[in-house]
Amino acid sequence: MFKFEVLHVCKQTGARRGRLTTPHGVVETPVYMPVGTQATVKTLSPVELHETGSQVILGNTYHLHLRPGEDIVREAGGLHRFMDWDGPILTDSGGFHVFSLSELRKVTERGVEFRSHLDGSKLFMGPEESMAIQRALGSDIVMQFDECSPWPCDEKRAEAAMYRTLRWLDRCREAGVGEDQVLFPIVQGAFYGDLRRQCAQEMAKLDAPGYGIGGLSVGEPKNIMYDMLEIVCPELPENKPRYLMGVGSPDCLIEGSVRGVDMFDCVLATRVARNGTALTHNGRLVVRNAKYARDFTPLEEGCDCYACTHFTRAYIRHLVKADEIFGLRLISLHNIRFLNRLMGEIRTAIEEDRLGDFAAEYRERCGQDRW
RNA sequence: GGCCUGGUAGUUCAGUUGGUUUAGAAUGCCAGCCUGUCACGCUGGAGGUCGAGGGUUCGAGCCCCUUCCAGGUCG
Repeated sequence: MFKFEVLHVCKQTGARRGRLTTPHGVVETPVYMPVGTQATVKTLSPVELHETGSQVILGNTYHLHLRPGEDIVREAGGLHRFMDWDGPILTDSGGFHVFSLSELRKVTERGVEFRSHLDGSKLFMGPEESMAIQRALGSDIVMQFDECSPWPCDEKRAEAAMYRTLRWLDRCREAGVGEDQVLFPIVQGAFYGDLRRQCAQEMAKLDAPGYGIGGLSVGEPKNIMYDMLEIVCPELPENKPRYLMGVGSPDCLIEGSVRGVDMFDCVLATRVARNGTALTHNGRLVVRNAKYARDFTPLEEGCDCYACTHFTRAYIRHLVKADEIFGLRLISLHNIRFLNRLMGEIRTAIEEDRLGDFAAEYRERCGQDRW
Protein backbone atom coordinates (compact mmCIF):
# COMPACT_ATOMS: atom_id res chain seq x y z
CA MET A 1 0.00 0.00 0.00
CA PHE A 2 3.02 2.24 0.44
CA LYS A 3 5.39 2.58 -2.46
CA PHE A 4 7.93 4.98 -3.91
CA GLU A 5 9.18 4.93 -7.48
CA VAL A 6 11.79 7.12 -9.06
CA LEU A 7 10.35 7.95 -12.48
CA HIS A 8 13.22 9.99 -13.81
CA VAL A 9 16.56 11.40 -12.74
CA CYS A 10 17.55 14.82 -14.07
CA LYS A 11 20.67 14.46 -16.18
CA GLN A 12 21.81 17.95 -15.29
CA THR A 13 21.53 17.68 -11.52
CA GLY A 14 20.66 14.17 -10.42
CA ALA A 15 17.39 15.48 -9.00
CA ARG A 16 14.61 12.91 -8.80
CA ARG A 17 11.13 12.94 -10.24
CA GLY A 18 9.22 10.40 -8.20
CA ARG A 19 5.84 9.02 -7.25
CA LEU A 20 4.79 8.14 -3.75
CA THR A 21 1.80 5.87 -3.28
CA THR A 22 0.06 5.95 0.10
CA PRO A 23 -3.19 4.50 1.45
CA HIS A 24 -4.77 7.91 0.90
CA GLY A 25 -3.52 8.62 -2.57
CA VAL A 26 -0.62 9.22 -4.87
CA VAL A 27 1.91 12.02 -4.44
CA GLU A 28 4.04 13.33 -7.29
CA THR A 29 7.49 14.33 -6.07
CA PRO A 30 9.35 16.53 -5.42
CA VAL A 31 6.47 17.84 -3.34
CA TYR A 32 5.75 20.69 -0.97
CA MET A 33 3.51 19.79 1.95
CA PRO A 34 1.49 22.55 3.63
CA VAL A 35 1.51 22.45 7.41
CA GLY A 36 -1.71 21.86 9.31
CA THR A 37 -0.34 21.95 12.82
CA GLN A 38 -3.61 21.81 14.69
CA ALA A 39 -5.55 19.66 12.24
CA THR A 40 -6.05 22.61 9.91
CA VAL A 41 -3.89 24.49 7.48
CA LYS A 42 -4.50 27.87 9.03
CA THR A 43 -7.39 29.76 7.40
CA LEU A 44 -8.00 27.22 4.60
CA SER A 45 -10.62 24.54 4.14
CA PRO A 46 -9.73 21.09 2.77
CA VAL A 47 -11.62 21.96 -0.41
CA GLU A 48 -9.45 25.03 -0.90
CA LEU A 49 -6.35 22.99 -0.16
CA HIS A 50 -7.27 20.59 -2.94
CA GLU A 51 -7.86 23.55 -5.24
CA THR A 52 -4.33 24.78 -4.58
CA GLY A 53 -3.03 21.45 -5.82
CA SER A 54 -1.85 20.30 -2.39
CA GLN A 55 -1.19 16.57 -2.43
CA VAL A 56 -0.24 15.79 1.15
CA ILE A 57 -0.32 17.80 4.37
CA LEU A 58 1.26 17.74 7.81
CA GLY A 59 -0.20 17.37 11.24
CA ASN A 60 1.69 17.87 14.47
CA THR A 61 1.85 15.25 17.18
CA TYR A 62 2.84 17.62 19.95
CA HIS A 63 -0.05 20.00 19.35
CA LEU A 64 -2.72 17.40 18.76
CA HIS A 65 -1.62 15.48 21.82
CA LEU A 66 -2.04 18.56 24.01
CA ARG A 67 -5.25 19.59 22.32
CA PRO A 68 -7.68 18.01 21.68
CA GLY A 69 -5.80 14.83 22.63
CA GLU A 70 -5.28 11.83 20.38
CA ASP A 71 -8.10 9.87 22.07
CA ILE A 72 -10.60 12.35 20.70
CA VAL A 73 -9.08 12.19 17.24
CA ARG A 74 -9.20 8.40 17.38
CA GLU A 75 -12.85 8.49 18.45
CA ALA A 76 -13.55 10.81 15.54
CA GLY A 77 -12.27 8.12 13.23
CA GLY A 78 -8.69 9.31 12.87
CA LEU A 79 -7.14 12.56 11.74
CA HIS A 80 -8.32 12.26 8.13
CA ARG A 81 -11.96 12.03 9.12
CA PHE A 82 -11.62 14.45 12.01
CA MET A 83 -10.45 17.23 9.71
CA ASP A 84 -12.08 15.93 6.53
CA TRP A 85 -8.88 15.71 4.54
CA ASP A 86 -8.94 12.55 2.45
CA GLY A 87 -5.43 12.90 1.05
CA PRO A 88 -2.23 11.64 2.63
CA ILE A 89 -1.10 13.04 5.98
CA LEU A 90 2.35 13.03 7.50
CA THR A 91 2.73 13.60 11.22
CA ASP A 92 5.70 15.11 12.95
CA SER A 93 6.83 13.17 16.00
CA GLY A 94 6.72 15.94 18.58
CA GLY A 95 10.45 15.63 19.09
CA PHE A 96 11.18 19.02 17.59
CA HIS A 97 8.43 20.84 19.48
CA VAL A 98 9.28 19.66 22.94
CA PHE A 99 12.59 21.39 22.21
CA SER A 100 11.46 24.47 20.37
CA LEU A 101 8.25 25.34 22.19
CA SER A 102 8.39 23.99 25.63
CA GLU A 103 10.20 25.56 28.54
CA LEU A 104 11.65 23.67 31.44
CA ARG A 105 12.26 20.56 29.46
CA LYS A 106 14.47 17.80 30.72
CA VAL A 107 15.92 15.31 28.29
CA THR A 108 16.84 11.84 29.52
CA GLU A 109 17.45 8.60 27.74
CA ARG A 110 13.86 7.62 28.36
CA GLY A 111 12.47 10.73 26.67
CA VAL A 112 11.66 14.38 27.30
CA GLU A 113 9.96 15.87 30.28
CA PHE A 114 8.42 19.19 29.35
CA ARG A 115 5.77 21.67 30.30
CA SER A 116 2.72 22.29 28.19
CA HIS A 117 2.72 25.70 26.56
CA LEU A 118 -1.03 25.77 27.14
CA ASP A 119 -1.36 25.36 30.88
CA GLY A 120 2.15 24.69 32.16
CA SER A 121 1.34 21.15 33.21
CA LYS A 122 4.24 18.74 33.38
CA LEU A 123 4.18 16.14 30.62
CA PHE A 124 6.40 13.45 29.25
CA MET A 125 7.02 12.19 25.74
CA GLY A 126 9.42 9.55 24.54
CA PRO A 127 9.61 7.28 21.50
CA GLU A 128 6.87 4.94 22.75
CA GLU A 129 4.50 7.79 23.60
CA SER A 130 5.09 9.48 20.26
CA MET A 131 4.38 6.26 18.37
CA ALA A 132 1.23 5.60 20.38
CA ILE A 133 -0.06 9.10 19.65
CA GLN A 134 0.72 8.86 15.95
CA ARG A 135 -0.96 5.46 15.74
CA ALA A 136 -4.06 7.03 17.26
CA LEU A 137 -3.91 9.91 14.81
CA GLY A 138 -3.71 7.45 11.94
CA SER A 139 -1.44 9.45 9.66
CA ASP A 140 0.00 7.79 6.56
CA ILE A 141 3.59 8.69 7.35
CA VAL A 142 4.87 8.63 10.91
CA MET A 143 8.10 10.34 11.89
CA GLN A 144 10.43 8.92 14.50
CA PHE A 145 10.87 10.65 17.85
CA ASP A 146 14.23 12.40 17.50
CA GLU A 147 16.51 14.84 19.25
CA CYS A 148 17.16 18.00 17.30
CA SER A 149 20.34 20.00 17.93
CA PRO A 150 20.26 23.78 17.91
CA TRP A 151 22.39 26.14 15.83
CA PRO A 152 25.12 26.56 16.75
CA CYS A 153 25.98 23.32 18.50
CA ASP A 154 29.30 21.90 19.59
CA GLU A 155 30.28 18.60 18.08
CA LYS A 156 30.11 16.63 21.29
CA ARG A 157 26.55 17.61 21.93
CA ALA A 158 25.60 17.04 18.29
CA GLU A 159 27.11 13.59 18.39
CA ALA A 160 25.23 12.68 21.56
CA ALA A 161 21.95 13.83 20.03
CA MET A 162 22.68 11.89 16.86
CA TYR A 163 23.35 8.65 18.73
CA ARG A 164 20.35 9.17 20.93
CA THR A 165 18.24 9.66 17.82
CA LEU A 166 19.54 6.32 16.52
CA ARG A 167 18.68 4.59 19.79
CA TRP A 168 15.27 6.22 19.88
CA LEU A 169 14.72 5.03 16.31
CA ASP A 170 15.14 1.43 17.51
CA ARG A 171 12.55 2.02 20.18
CA CYS A 172 10.17 3.63 17.69
CA ARG A 173 10.48 0.60 15.43
CA GLU A 174 9.98 -1.68 18.40
CA ALA A 175 6.88 0.24 19.49
CA GLY A 176 5.62 0.00 15.93
CA VAL A 177 3.15 1.83 13.75
CA GLY A 178 -0.30 0.88 12.49
CA GLU A 179 -1.02 -1.39 9.56
CA ASP A 180 -1.53 1.42 7.09
CA GLN A 181 1.34 3.50 8.39
CA VAL A 182 5.03 3.72 7.65
CA LEU A 183 7.80 5.05 9.84
CA PHE A 184 10.52 7.43 8.62
CA PRO A 185 13.80 7.71 10.54
CA ILE A 186 15.28 11.21 10.85
CA VAL A 187 18.90 11.87 9.98
CA GLN A 188 20.54 14.13 12.56
CA GLY A 189 24.13 15.23 13.12
CA ALA A 190 23.76 18.98 13.21
CA PHE A 191 26.33 20.73 10.99
CA TYR A 192 29.07 18.14 11.10
CA GLY A 193 29.51 16.26 7.85
CA ASP A 194 31.03 13.21 9.50
CA LEU A 195 28.15 12.88 11.94
CA ARG A 196 25.60 13.36 9.19
CA ARG A 197 27.26 10.78 6.98
CA GLN A 198 27.52 8.28 9.78
CA CYS A 199 23.89 8.76 10.78
CA ALA A 200 22.68 8.44 7.21
CA GLN A 201 24.72 5.28 6.68
CA GLU A 202 23.36 3.66 9.84
CA MET A 203 19.81 4.49 8.92
CA ALA A 204 20.26 3.45 5.30
CA LYS A 205 21.03 -0.07 6.49
CA LEU A 206 17.49 -0.35 7.79
CA ASP A 207 16.05 0.16 4.33
CA ALA A 208 13.24 2.26 5.80
CA PRO A 209 10.29 3.29 3.60
CA GLY A 210 11.58 6.85 3.56
CA TYR A 211 13.94 9.20 5.39
CA GLY A 212 13.62 12.51 7.14
CA ILE A 213 16.51 14.95 7.22
CA GLY A 214 16.10 16.96 10.39
CA GLY A 215 17.91 19.62 12.35
CA LEU A 216 18.43 21.90 9.38
CA SER A 217 17.06 25.35 8.74
CA VAL A 218 17.30 26.21 12.40
CA GLY A 219 19.23 29.44 11.84
CA GLU A 220 22.38 28.29 10.04
CA PRO A 221 23.48 29.89 6.76
CA LYS A 222 21.87 28.29 3.74
CA ASN A 223 25.17 27.13 2.32
CA ILE A 224 25.77 24.99 5.37
CA MET A 225 22.38 23.39 4.92
CA TYR A 226 23.17 22.70 1.27
CA ASP A 227 26.52 21.19 2.25
CA MET A 228 24.77 18.82 4.66
CA LEU A 229 22.31 17.78 1.96
CA GLU A 230 25.16 17.02 -0.40
CA ILE A 231 26.64 14.74 2.21
CA VAL A 232 23.45 13.04 3.40
CA CYS A 233 21.46 12.41 0.23
CA PRO A 234 24.05 10.23 -1.54
CA GLU A 235 24.17 7.98 1.53
CA LEU A 236 20.43 7.29 1.52
CA PRO A 237 18.86 4.51 -0.56
CA GLU A 238 18.10 5.74 -4.04
CA ASN A 239 14.68 4.18 -4.19
CA LYS A 240 13.36 5.78 -1.01
CA PRO A 241 11.91 9.27 -0.58
CA ARG A 242 13.92 11.90 1.25
CA TYR A 243 12.12 14.47 3.30
CA LEU A 244 13.85 17.72 4.26
CA MET A 245 11.99 18.80 7.35
CA GLY A 246 10.83 22.36 7.88
CA VAL A 247 12.25 23.80 4.70
CA GLY A 248 10.18 25.68 2.21
CA SER A 249 11.36 29.05 1.00
CA PRO A 250 11.22 28.98 -2.82
CA ASP A 251 15.00 29.08 -3.21
CA CYS A 252 15.47 26.25 -0.71
CA LEU A 253 12.84 24.12 -2.45
CA ILE A 254 14.77 24.46 -5.67
CA GLU A 255 18.21 23.95 -4.14
CA GLY A 256 16.93 21.02 -2.11
CA SER A 257 15.43 19.35 -5.17
CA VAL A 258 18.69 19.87 -7.03
CA ARG A 259 20.45 17.97 -4.25
CA GLY A 260 18.07 15.03 -4.31
CA VAL A 261 15.32 15.88 -1.82
CA ASP A 262 11.83 14.61 -2.61
CA MET A 263 9.62 16.09 0.08
CA PHE A 264 9.46 19.41 1.92
CA ASP A 265 7.20 21.02 4.48
CA CYS A 266 7.18 24.55 5.76
CA VAL A 267 5.10 27.05 7.66
CA LEU A 268 6.74 29.95 5.89
CA ALA A 269 4.16 30.30 3.13
CA THR A 270 1.22 30.48 5.48
CA ARG A 271 3.00 32.42 8.20
CA VAL A 272 4.26 35.22 5.99
CA ALA A 273 0.84 35.29 4.37
CA ARG A 274 -0.64 36.18 7.73
CA ASN A 275 1.85 39.01 7.91
CA GLY A 276 0.97 40.42 4.53
CA THR A 277 3.68 38.91 2.32
CA ALA A 278 3.01 37.08 -0.92
CA LEU A 279 5.43 34.73 -2.68
CA THR A 280 5.97 35.29 -6.38
CA HIS A 281 8.31 34.24 -9.15
CA ASN A 282 10.10 37.56 -8.71
CA GLY A 283 10.67 37.15 -5.00
CA ARG A 284 8.58 38.16 -2.05
CA LEU A 285 5.97 40.84 -2.43
CA VAL A 286 5.04 42.67 0.75
CA VAL A 287 1.57 43.56 -0.39
CA ARG A 288 1.06 45.40 2.91
CA ASN A 289 3.40 48.13 1.64
CA ALA A 290 1.97 51.52 0.74
CA LYS A 291 3.17 51.33 -2.84
CA TYR A 292 0.43 48.81 -3.57
CA ALA A 293 -2.42 50.97 -2.29
CA ARG A 294 -3.47 51.80 -5.86
CA ASP A 295 -2.11 48.75 -7.59
CA PHE A 296 -5.05 47.10 -9.29
CA THR A 297 -3.11 44.14 -10.65
CA PRO A 298 -3.18 40.65 -9.10
CA LEU A 299 -0.61 39.47 -6.55
CA GLU A 300 1.08 37.66 -9.39
CA GLU A 301 0.35 38.10 -13.06
CA GLY A 302 -0.49 34.77 -14.66
CA CYS A 303 -1.23 32.92 -11.42
CA ASP A 304 -4.34 30.77 -11.61
CA CYS A 305 -5.23 30.85 -7.91
CA TYR A 306 -8.54 32.19 -6.63
CA ALA A 307 -6.89 35.28 -5.13
CA CYS A 308 -5.11 36.23 -8.35
CA THR A 309 -8.02 35.54 -10.67
CA HIS A 310 -10.49 37.62 -8.63
CA PHE A 311 -8.72 40.25 -6.54
CA THR A 312 -6.17 43.05 -6.79
CA ARG A 313 -3.16 43.95 -4.70
CA ALA A 314 -4.97 47.14 -3.67
CA TYR A 315 -7.92 45.17 -2.34
CA ILE A 316 -5.83 42.56 -0.56
CA ARG A 317 -3.65 45.29 0.95
CA HIS A 318 -6.78 46.98 2.21
CA LEU A 319 -7.95 43.74 3.82
CA VAL A 320 -4.60 43.18 5.49
CA LYS A 321 -4.41 46.77 6.76
CA ALA A 322 -7.96 46.50 8.03
CA ASP A 323 -7.17 43.23 9.79
CA GLU A 324 -9.74 41.36 7.81
CA ILE A 325 -9.32 37.60 7.94
CA PHE A 326 -10.21 37.25 4.29
CA GLY A 327 -6.99 39.00 3.35
CA LEU A 328 -4.91 36.45 5.23
CA ARG A 329 -6.87 33.66 3.59
CA LEU A 330 -6.35 35.04 0.11
CA ILE A 331 -2.59 35.39 0.56
CA SER A 332 -2.35 31.94 2.19
CA LEU A 333 -4.26 30.51 -0.73
CA HIS A 334 -1.96 32.21 -3.20
CA ASN A 335 1.25 31.29 -1.38
CA ILE A 336 0.37 27.62 -1.20
CA ARG A 337 -0.74 27.62 -4.79
CA PHE A 338 2.50 29.37 -5.69
CA LEU A 339 4.66 26.74 -4.00
CA ASN A 340 2.65 23.91 -5.53
CA ARG A 341 3.05 25.48 -8.96
CA LEU A 342 6.75 25.96 -8.31
CA MET A 343 7.08 22.29 -7.42
CA GLY A 344 5.22 21.43 -10.61
CA GLU A 345 7.74 23.48 -12.57
CA ILE A 346 10.56 21.71 -10.76
CA ARG A 347 9.05 18.31 -11.60
CA THR A 348 8.75 19.28 -15.25
CA ALA A 349 12.29 20.62 -15.32
CA ILE A 350 13.57 17.33 -13.91
CA GLU A 351 11.65 15.35 -16.51
CA GLU A 352 13.21 17.52 -19.17
CA ASP A 353 16.71 17.27 -17.69
CA ARG A 354 17.03 21.02 -17.18
CA LEU A 355 16.66 21.59 -13.44
CA GLY A 356 20.18 23.03 -13.39
CA ASP A 357 19.17 25.74 -15.83
CA PHE A 358 15.94 26.28 -13.95
CA ALA A 359 17.83 26.79 -10.69
CA ALA A 360 20.37 29.13 -12.26
CA GLU A 361 17.60 31.20 -13.76
CA TYR A 362 15.86 31.46 -10.43
CA ARG A 363 19.04 32.49 -8.60
CA GLU A 364 19.61 35.22 -11.13
CA ARG A 365 16.06 36.48 -10.90
CA CYS A 366 15.54 36.45 -7.15
CA GLY A 367 18.86 36.09 -5.40
CA GLN A 368 19.21 34.03 -2.27
CA ASP A 369 17.55 36.10 0.35
CA ARG A 370 14.70 37.67 -1.52
CA TRP A 371 13.38 34.12 -2.01
C1' G B 1 -24.45 87.55 26.82
C1' G B 2 -22.55 85.50 32.11
C1' C B 3 -20.11 81.49 34.40
C1' C B 4 -17.63 76.72 34.22
C1' U B 5 -14.42 72.93 31.74
C1' G B 6 -11.07 71.84 28.14
C1' G B 7 -7.57 72.86 23.84
C1' U B 8 -0.34 68.66 24.04
C1' A B 9 1.83 63.53 17.62
C1' G B 10 -3.24 61.83 12.31
C1' U B 11 -6.50 60.09 16.67
C1' U B 12 -7.42 59.19 22.11
C1' C B 13 -4.90 60.85 26.09
C1' A B 14 -0.36 61.21 30.24
C1' G B 15 2.51 65.14 31.75
C1' U B 16 3.48 65.07 39.27
C1' U B 17 4.40 71.88 43.84
C1' G B 18 7.08 75.95 36.83
C1' G B 19 13.52 73.05 36.71
C1' U B 20 17.52 66.51 34.58
C1' U B 21 19.38 67.45 28.23
C1' U B 22 16.20 65.17 22.03
C1' A B 23 7.72 66.71 25.77
C1' G B 24 5.83 60.60 26.74
C1' A B 25 2.14 56.37 25.86
C1' A B 26 -1.43 53.80 23.16
C1' U B 27 -3.33 53.49 18.49
C1' G B 28 -2.67 54.77 13.41
C1' C B 29 1.08 55.61 9.61
C1' C B 30 5.97 53.88 7.23
C1' A B 31 9.61 50.01 6.69
C1' G B 32 12.19 45.43 7.81
C1' C B 33 11.84 40.37 9.65
C1' C B 34 9.30 35.44 9.73
C1' U B 35 11.90 28.02 7.13
C1' G B 36 9.88 20.14 11.23
C1' U B 37 3.91 27.39 13.44
C1' C B 38 2.23 27.71 21.48
C1' A B 39 0.46 32.58 19.87
C1' C B 40 0.50 35.50 15.78
C1' G B 41 3.43 38.39 15.84
C1' C B 42 8.55 40.62 16.41
C1' U B 43 12.07 44.84 15.49
C1' G B 44 12.88 49.58 13.97
C1' G B 45 11.35 54.51 12.03
C1' A B 46 8.81 59.03 10.90
C1' G B 47 5.44 62.31 13.23
C1' G B 48 4.27 67.71 18.12
C1' U B 49 6.02 76.17 16.64
C1' C B 50 2.25 71.95 23.68
C1' G B 51 -4.77 76.65 19.98
C1' A B 52 -2.75 81.95 18.94
C1' G B 53 -0.47 86.50 20.88
C1' G B 54 1.73 88.96 24.89
C1' G B 55 3.65 88.96 30.00
C1' U B 56 6.01 87.19 34.85
C1' U B 57 10.59 84.30 35.72
C1' C B 58 17.42 82.60 35.49
C1' G B 59 13.77 78.96 33.45
C1' A B 60 6.66 78.19 31.23
C1' G B 61 3.02 72.54 28.37
C1' C B 62 2.27 74.05 33.65
C1' C B 63 1.51 80.92 36.52
C1' C B 64 -0.93 85.91 34.66
C1' C B 65 -3.49 88.87 30.69
C1' U B 66 -5.80 89.13 25.86
C1' U B 67 -7.85 86.44 22.05
C1' C B 68 -9.76 82.21 19.12
C1' C B 69 -12.09 77.39 19.18
C1' A B 70 -14.96 73.19 21.36
C1' G B 71 -18.24 71.31 25.02
C1' G B 72 -21.31 72.18 29.32
C1' U B 73 -24.36 75.32 32.14
C1' C B 74 -27.27 79.71 33.62
C1' G B 75 -30.16 83.75 31.86
